[in-house]
Amino acid sequence: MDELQRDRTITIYDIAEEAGVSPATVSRVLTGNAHVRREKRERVQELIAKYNFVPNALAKGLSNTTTKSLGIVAADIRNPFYAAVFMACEQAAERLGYTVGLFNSLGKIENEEEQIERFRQQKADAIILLGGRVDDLVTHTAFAEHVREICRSTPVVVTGKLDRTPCYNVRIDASNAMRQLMEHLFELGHERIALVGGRLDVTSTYEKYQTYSSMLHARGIRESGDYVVNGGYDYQSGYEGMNRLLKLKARPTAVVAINDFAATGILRSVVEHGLSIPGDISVVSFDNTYLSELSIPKLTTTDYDYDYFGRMIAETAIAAAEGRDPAPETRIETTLIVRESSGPAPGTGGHPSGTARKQKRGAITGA
Amino acid sequence: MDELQRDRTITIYDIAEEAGVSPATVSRVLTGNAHVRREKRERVQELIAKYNFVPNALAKGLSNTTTKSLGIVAADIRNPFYAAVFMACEQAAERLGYTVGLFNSLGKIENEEEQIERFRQQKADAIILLGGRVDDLVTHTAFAEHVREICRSTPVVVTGKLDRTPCYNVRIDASNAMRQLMEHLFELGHERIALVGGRLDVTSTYEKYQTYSSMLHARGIRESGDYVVNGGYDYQSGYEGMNRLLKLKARPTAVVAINDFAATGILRSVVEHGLSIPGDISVVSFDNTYLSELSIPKLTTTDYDYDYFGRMIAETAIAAAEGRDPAPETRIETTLIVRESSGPAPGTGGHPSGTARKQKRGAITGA
DNA sequence: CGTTTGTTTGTAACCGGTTTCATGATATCG
DNA sequence: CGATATCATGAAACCGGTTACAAACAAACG
Repeated sequence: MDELQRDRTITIYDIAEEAGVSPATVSRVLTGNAHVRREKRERVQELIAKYNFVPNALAKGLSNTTTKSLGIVAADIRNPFYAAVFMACEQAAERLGYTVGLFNSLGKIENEEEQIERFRQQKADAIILLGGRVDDLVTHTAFAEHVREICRSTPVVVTGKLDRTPCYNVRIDASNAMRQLMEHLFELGHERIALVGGRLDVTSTYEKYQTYSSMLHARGIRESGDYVVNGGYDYQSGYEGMNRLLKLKARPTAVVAINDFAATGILRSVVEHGLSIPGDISVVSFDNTYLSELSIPKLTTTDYDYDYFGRMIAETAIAAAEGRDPAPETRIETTLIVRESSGPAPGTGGHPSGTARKQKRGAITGA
Repeated sequence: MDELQRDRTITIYDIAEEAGVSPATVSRVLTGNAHVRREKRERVQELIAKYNFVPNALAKGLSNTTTKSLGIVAADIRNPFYAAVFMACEQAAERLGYTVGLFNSLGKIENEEEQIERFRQQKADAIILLGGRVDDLVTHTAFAEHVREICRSTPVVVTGKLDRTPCYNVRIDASNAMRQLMEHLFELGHERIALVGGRLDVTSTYEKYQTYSSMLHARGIRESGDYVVNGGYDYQSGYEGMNRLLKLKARPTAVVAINDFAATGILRSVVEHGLSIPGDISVVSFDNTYLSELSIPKLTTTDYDYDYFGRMIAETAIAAAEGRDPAPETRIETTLIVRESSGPAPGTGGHPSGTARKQKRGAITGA
């Protein structure tokens, strides 16, 4: 780093002076929303190119009321689900001429509040909350209060459900996703179906559980408390949850994982117990992140059209920011993707049962 | 959304008026870098709390020369490697009082340039390029030229190698990482070692290849062109590359994947060929993303201390932004993490060879 | 040719902070 | 007690854009 000397920033005043026009005229050329005599316009444009001039977005934002930027607070961008949503969201925003700021809250509520505050200072035109505390059913009163406060100055879009706040809402139809998985399992003859991972105080998880429960009932299957193993949303939760399930006398023949992460933990547990998937146990999950393609066997899971999801979030935020009046609630449809991790329940149909049955390519077996 | 009515933004002038002081005094209270009589200070602070006032960061940035923000352009945040680096980087920046903006270039050079331009407009105090085109050995002349241009106004930190530009550089010691993997494989008795994935025009990949090559030579092992299968950095590349390798008469006993993603593709290919890992083939890779813990078997890989990595990037950027003069180049050390995917070369040592040997828990076998 | 309409342009105010400068009030010191 | 240093504060300029307003000018019309 020899010459740390940075260039002096150049402004419309510099351009104006050299072009022999007023700053207002340069501004008119930049925004393009007023007439400027062709000759002058071209002179200005030449100078802009010559000096590689870029208008100062701060000044612009200060003068206009809008910054064309969105603030996004994500729970954890390392989670491929959020990464995919964020990405789609960012790309959509970008197409609409908006930039995004990102902050990872790591699920800590102080972080979320602090960062929301930051975005407010930065005059983000809207704020987007991806997962995190907004998802809590029993919303911290203080947090909801804070969000409500923010809403008074800036539109807020959440992917969870934040009751009693004027937030816009774009979310997965979790209930329907669960329905699809359950129907799939029913068709394969499963009745002993477990649910692994997730906390019931998170809205989407609660919705999933509700549907799980009611569908079992509708089929006349007794719901066993042992089969619902709550926990977190990570590998470890899946792994430990499944270990617990495999200690049961009547172990389940199918497991619904709360997400792909948990599913991979479940896979691990099953393999370590010397069982086969889907020969002995079927595993299905939510989200269709790339984990479901990478794991062995590939996971049966529910997909969401992330591009659409992200686009709806961004468009809702931007519409609200621009004073148009977007739908307060948008539900994202889900699609069942059947891969290798689900198969007929052992002992049903014409298949040789259990580990002995012919395996699909890529099915895995314990040692 | 009943009452879309947003609050009027309140300013230091409002505060000043109600407190019966001048705006300058309010500003002094805010910045805290000048004396204000205690009585007035408290009055102002009360009002700030009362109105939930936050200073407008745009005005602040316009007035100061700094915005306390960093612009980060990542190749693809969905890649867990970048996600981890970004995250660490963001957290470190946050601790130092900086915010980050993020943009995914998807490796497209136009996107990168456009976004860099955006950050320049937004007066980001520094710009960080994570992967992407900066990694190209044969740097596009036009792109380098553009970056050089940016450097004239804003510090730029890159994780690749961008020759002939005044960029700061923080990167993995790829060469050493490869050395560790190779030594590990040598110790296990492997000689027929393949390299799968990656493009040689990417600096880090080139460095890895160089080390691979020279270490084989040093051991007196003839390097076979068949064993170097370049491609991309994803699952597919690993899968296809491995399929190709398994068609060889003398197939390798160990494979070095260019990253964890590629490794999972390799795993898949091996399993589909009915071979066992590490019984028949050892697989090792780079990055130690969570994929290496999730996959079955768990991957032997090289770790980087992401927190440190991210911190160095952020600190370098911020130091440069603040006119201190950080080291122009920082290398991140690597650590070998041995897990389940690597084992003794078949036919060596006292182990029963090949698929017949006793397998570790969690080792996988094809059908 | 006077009037009307429409185009061009510059001046100046404004967005919301920070900071220099000048001034007045206090405190410290020989 | 007067001189000097320190504290406290407001007025005003500045950061770099946008835009309302007014004025100058040209073209079109009857």
